[in-house]
Amino acid sequence: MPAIKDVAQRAGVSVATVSRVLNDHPAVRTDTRDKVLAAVADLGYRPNAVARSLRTHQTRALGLVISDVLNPFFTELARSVEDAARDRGYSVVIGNADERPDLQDHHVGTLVDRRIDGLLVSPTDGGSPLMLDAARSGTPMVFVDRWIEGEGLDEVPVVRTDGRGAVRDLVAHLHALGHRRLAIIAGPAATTTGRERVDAFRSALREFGLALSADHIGQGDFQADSGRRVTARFLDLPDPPEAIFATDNLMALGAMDEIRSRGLRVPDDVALAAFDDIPWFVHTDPPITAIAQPTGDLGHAAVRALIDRVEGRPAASVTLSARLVPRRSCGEPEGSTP
Amino acid sequence: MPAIKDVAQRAGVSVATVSRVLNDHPAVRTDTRDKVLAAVADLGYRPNAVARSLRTHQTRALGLVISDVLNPFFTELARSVEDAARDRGYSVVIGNADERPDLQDHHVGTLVDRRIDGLLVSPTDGGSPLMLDAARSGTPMVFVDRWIEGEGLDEVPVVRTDGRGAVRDLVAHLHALGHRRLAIIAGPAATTTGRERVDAFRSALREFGLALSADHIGQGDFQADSGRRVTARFLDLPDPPEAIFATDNLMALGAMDEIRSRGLRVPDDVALAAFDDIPWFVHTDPPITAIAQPTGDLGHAAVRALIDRVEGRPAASVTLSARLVPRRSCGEPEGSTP
DNA sequence: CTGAAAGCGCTTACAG
DNA sequence: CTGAAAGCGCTTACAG
Repeated sequence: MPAIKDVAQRAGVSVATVSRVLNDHPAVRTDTRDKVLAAVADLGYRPNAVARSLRTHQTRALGLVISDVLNPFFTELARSVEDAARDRGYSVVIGNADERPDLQDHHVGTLVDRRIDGLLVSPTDGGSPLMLDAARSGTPMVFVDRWIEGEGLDEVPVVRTDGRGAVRDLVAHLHALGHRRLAIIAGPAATTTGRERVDAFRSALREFGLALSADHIGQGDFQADSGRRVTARFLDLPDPPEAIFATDNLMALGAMDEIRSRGLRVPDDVALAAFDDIPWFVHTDPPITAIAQPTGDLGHAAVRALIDRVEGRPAASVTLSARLVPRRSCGEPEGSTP
Repeated sequence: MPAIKDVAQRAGVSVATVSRVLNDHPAVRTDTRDKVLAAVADLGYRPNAVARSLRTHQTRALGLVISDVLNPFFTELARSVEDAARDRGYSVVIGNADERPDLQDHHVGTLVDRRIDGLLVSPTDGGSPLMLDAARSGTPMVFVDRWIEGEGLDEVPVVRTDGRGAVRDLVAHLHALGHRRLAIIAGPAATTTGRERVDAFRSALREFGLALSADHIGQGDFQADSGRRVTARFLDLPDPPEAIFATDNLMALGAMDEIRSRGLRVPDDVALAAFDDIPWFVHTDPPITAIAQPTGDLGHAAVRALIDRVEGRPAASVTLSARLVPRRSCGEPEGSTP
């Protein structure tokens, strides 16, 4: 692999000059620029980004630590983040925490070691040591989707979706369809989204004069297996819930698995709704009522905020909102008179 | 962010010594090692991987260029690749080509510029210039899932799934259920998997004495929209097919969208099968018959082969096989007597 | 067992 | 407009 000195030699100039033409420095004579460019092309030279980074103290790379790549919500988020970053000349390095705090810390560590210019995190837990260090030591950072609070974290912008309104709409929808015994498959209490969705659900129930009994709150971890397990517990109850709200799409998948394995039917035996909408929800049996986040906007806003920080501009938090997409999994939609 | 000289200073030793303890060099006295480690801990020092890479000519990072992150098959592949790489002390940088040759080339370019130790590629097209350069200039490379042929590419191992047997099983299954007019939504002819699946389908049809008429081959691009479009064409035919085989899961999604929008039913009006199995296929209406790849094994084998090349060992190609998972989307399974 | 020094491949003041 | 030189933060022969 040719280095800059090979180009310099072939073009008959110094490496400084080669560097200048590569970096579009204005003070280069046209003919020497042409000579250099010809040499670059001849050799198929590509600047070594590692060396450049060491010298300039910037990598033009952003780190993204997400909770679970296999969750379509995060895949879509990752994709929109990459698109937005690329548009602005940055590449992104993804770390998949798989909902495990230790893995999250591992990725934050390697990302920081590789000196990414900024870090986008959707924290799995209450805050792993390396992440706190990174934030405090001044690594530009932005939280997406989920966030954590703590000393030295006040400056970290949060780009997220507020799901409260949509959850309230969901409860109203369930109530209108006659459901009274409602249950929720919660995400980890260590995550903000985990807590928010339960809180919002509980408040909405209260608003409708309903109570959320302790055995109608199941503790999940945002992964399919936990959805299965919690649903099994619900269905074994003497008075099983009439409707189950899975607070993410993977737990909804687990819930469907469990319901189906018992030969029960949605919504006749149990209604089901999910947080996060995915294309397949249109084609499931029955189509699943879901709360949709503006995922693309979320990714773009997060990248914008992070790059603002990286480039020394102030960045503000952004809160978008989710919306209810009613389908048939909770019963016949209001509009349809039989 | 502290550098190695800060650690040296605090520990009262030279940077060489610090470097030695960091790299587990045996020739270091225990007490000086302890002093250094204490200084490292005090300062929260983390070695700069950029500097280390420049010096050692290795990044301990692998590049993975996949065709489409939003395709669950590739997401799962990426995940297994990352797991396998991490187990062996490598991290992986993913580039999403989004089935676009230009984007693929962009990612190969940045990855090579960042001097990843090896490249895993699932090529989108017939071979973009930068990828050919990389292979020829000796960047360790392995093709996963899809591959390309060309000058200088003979040395590149291919880790893939042979779907021919499973496609033949699918055709047998469709034939047994009485379907005769079979159609296929093909992937891009520039991809090996695109061609293989059509070839295998055609051969199997021949084996059963069936012909594949030209208007029963629809050209897709492995994305949902094309599945929709091709299915629309099929259904507009004077003699629409009795069964449609979508050669990936996203095109199957598009096909379902189109079928549903016309108020038609699967499998009564059209049978449907897909290449690549995903968890949601169990819950669609009806559950979808699919061809499942051993995705995890594929990722692991690919990483093993690539790291072998990176570390100077010989690496061989690996071919795994896919299997048919019959569900209800093609008609009642053989076993069930009404 | 430890240190001084060279060098990885760039960029960028500083001179001219 | 161009070049010589320093330096980014490491690692690793080479001496001792």
